[in-house]
Amino acid sequence: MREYNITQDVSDRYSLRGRVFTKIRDDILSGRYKDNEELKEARIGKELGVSRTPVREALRQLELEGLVRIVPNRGAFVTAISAKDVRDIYMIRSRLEGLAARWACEHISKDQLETMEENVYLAEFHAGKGHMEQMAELDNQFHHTLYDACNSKMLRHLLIDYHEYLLRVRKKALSTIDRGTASNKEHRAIMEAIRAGNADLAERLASEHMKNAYANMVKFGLYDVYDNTDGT
Amino acid sequence: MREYNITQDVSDRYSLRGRVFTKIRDDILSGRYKDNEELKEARIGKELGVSRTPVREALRQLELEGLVRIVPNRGAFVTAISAKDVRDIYMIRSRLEGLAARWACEHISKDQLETMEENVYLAEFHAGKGHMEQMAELDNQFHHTLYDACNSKMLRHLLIDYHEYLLRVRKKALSTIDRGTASNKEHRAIMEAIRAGNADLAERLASEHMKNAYANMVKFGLYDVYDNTDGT
DNA sequence: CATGTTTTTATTGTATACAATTATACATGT
DNA sequence: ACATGTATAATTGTATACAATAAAAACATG
Repeated sequence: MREYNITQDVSDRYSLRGRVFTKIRDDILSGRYKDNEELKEARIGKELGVSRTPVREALRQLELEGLVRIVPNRGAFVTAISAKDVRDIYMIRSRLEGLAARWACEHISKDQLETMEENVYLAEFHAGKGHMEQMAELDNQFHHTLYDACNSKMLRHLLIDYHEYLLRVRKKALSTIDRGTASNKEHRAIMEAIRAGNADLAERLASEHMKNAYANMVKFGLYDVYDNTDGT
Repeated sequence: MREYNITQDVSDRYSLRGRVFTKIRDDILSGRYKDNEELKEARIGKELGVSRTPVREALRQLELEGLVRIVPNRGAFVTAISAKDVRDIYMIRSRLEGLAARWACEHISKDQLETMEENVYLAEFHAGKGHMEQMAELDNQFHHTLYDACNSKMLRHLLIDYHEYLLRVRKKALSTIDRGTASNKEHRAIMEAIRAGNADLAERLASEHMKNAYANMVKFGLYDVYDNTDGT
């Protein structure tokens, strides 16, 4: 049987539904829509030049993502992401990245480990040169490799979701050289713990790594999130 | 503004889409459909006496839940849940319940704490009498109270998803009196750690609690999962 | 003027029609 | 026999029509 790309997930960018889904999600995450704003199928369809059908499907999916709340027979309403939500996601990710690192200790393949090593070495080079785009890309790759290496469909799915989520919210992750270098040192330590099969250490390091990433983001105010100081 | 029940989430049981969604999900989780089986919109619609539209929407949602894989222009295919997936979910939950307990230490309200205490006392009573249905219900309630008390929309959403997921997969959670009693003792310990505001302890206890629940389930073979010994 | 009731309008929910895409069956040439 | 091309059928993707529901407006009544 043919194999299809699991990573692609929902956002098949070439169907109308996929494009509508992505568009609405980005509009919500970028703050174009306010919290609790009503999303009318007809208006969005007209705006994007499509019929209501793909819009409806996209809205139903966004509900599952938690970005939209659907009230039967009434409509779809934006559930915006707050600064607190971002913080929560980072803390959730810190636990789950830790778990992924733990599992990777047992399940990582030779190829995956090599990919990680290569990543860390390359990142060191680019950090020295101040190549920020490459650093960001390598950071993504490192984490994706970890998600693959943990050998868990469920955990991988979850982590990729959150990872993409945050990519859209924050402006630039590793935009300071300092953090880029520090981050890569942490990557190296995680990799080495995995290589050594030290699950407890790997979990702890990966968890700390995520907390540090959050602390850095806060320190430099690197996020787009409009402050809904809601008492959710 | 009127408040709508967040817990209800997607499965508004009174729209066709909601019912179709629930039906297909249950059919997948109960093993009626085999792994990789194709789910044709027309057939399902005919079987349930509805048109393709609500079926399509339901399938798109199930894709987000990870139970269905949609290949553009080809169709929807079942992604069955394996015994390993169940194990993974328990481990993921162990981390996240721990986090919920940690956050509950800071955010739990007087009412919620009281609800928990009541729950634990009641469960003790029913455990003594061997009332298994009540025990199961109280177990659900305890965890839901914890999810509310952690004061995180994101974490709550995630944990409820997994909780429901597992409810459908396993036959009976607390079906042995022994586990019921032990489980409730753990609930009490978690509650007391939260009351004392001891975040580290609460996180550790809640995490252990979930691991124990899993160990018990395995010990008694209490799950429906058909063994797809797939090398995912 | 406030309040309750009816009518109208707007919007979502579902079914269906048609277009686009993919799979299948069969023929043809090598 | 096997690969390749072509016609046909099956299936999904999208648009639209109509039904059900809820909101808004208009109206009546005390």
